Amino acid sequence: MFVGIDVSASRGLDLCAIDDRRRVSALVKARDIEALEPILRAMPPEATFAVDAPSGPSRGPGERAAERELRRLGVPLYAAPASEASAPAWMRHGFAIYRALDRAGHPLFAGGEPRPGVAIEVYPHLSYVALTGTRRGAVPKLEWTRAALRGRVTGLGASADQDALDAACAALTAWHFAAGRWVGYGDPDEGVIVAPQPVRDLARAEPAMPNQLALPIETTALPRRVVAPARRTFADRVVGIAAGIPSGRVATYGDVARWAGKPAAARAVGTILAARAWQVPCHRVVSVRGAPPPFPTDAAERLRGEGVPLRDGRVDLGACRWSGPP
DNA sequence: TCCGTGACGCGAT
DNA sequence: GATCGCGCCACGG
Repeated sequence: MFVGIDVSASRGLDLCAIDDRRRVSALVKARDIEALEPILRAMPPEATFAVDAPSGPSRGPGERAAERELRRLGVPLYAAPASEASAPAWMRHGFAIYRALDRAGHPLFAGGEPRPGVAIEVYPHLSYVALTGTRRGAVPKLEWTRAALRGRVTGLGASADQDALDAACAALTAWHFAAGRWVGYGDPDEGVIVAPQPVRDLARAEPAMPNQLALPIETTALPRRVVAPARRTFADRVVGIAAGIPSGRVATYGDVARWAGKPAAARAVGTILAARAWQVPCHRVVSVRGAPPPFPTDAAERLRGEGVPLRDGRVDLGACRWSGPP
């Protein structure tokens, strides 16, 4: 039995249990942890639990290693604060669930050999990406997640809402964990985030596919961890994307950062382009306000020559913003 | 390893 | 709108 729990402060707790053939055997909404605890106690001792919430506060001053690793992989997520008191309500509910699970004989997995009956921390969004090898893109979330679970979990029913799907995704991640097809991110001392083994094509999907997790994934000894990207760096991807901007179109620094897998790295895109200006038509990367870059100094002329309309020295983003790599 | 530095972006004023 | 403050993040010394 594999049990996923989705945590929300306002919408309650969703629990989904699947059997070893990944069929849904229970789908429960619990108002609060008091309502959930008897259900947890009724589960078999060998059941594996997966909870969509941090297992505890961060130990150090900054974010946890797991959050740092995933952010570097372009999968940003909630950051557990340094103390429980400063955590948002849904996180405190999550902490309480781990404690309830521990009381029920399901301790938190903290590295080492996986064994039945433990609780693991999961992040459904990461699991969806790992399972499908794609990012959501413009697809509505409900549709994307339902498609990701189709064929992988049966018996969900068409009426399952987003919270139920996320609980099912957590349960599926627990199934992968028990089957040995999983990766872990982070430091066992402060919490490991478990995800299904990413599909093999992820590393090959590079470069510049905005809907791909375009980073190499590799598993090693326990706890299985992602190792540093070995092939293409962020800077390489930025250059590849910038080089692909068609004549007559522009992209913003933020666009390029997003397509390169790091939505918050717009500033770094500027740094990278400045250093490699000779490699790419970097005059086609402009600020979100439409301002052309300072170099080359004739960027505005070049853009005009390519048919990009400029007004008051700024390009009309609405007219010529590139929609991204195919 | 650590720290300062930007061709950024966003929300507040 | 314009400007400012602050968070962001890859790089290089």
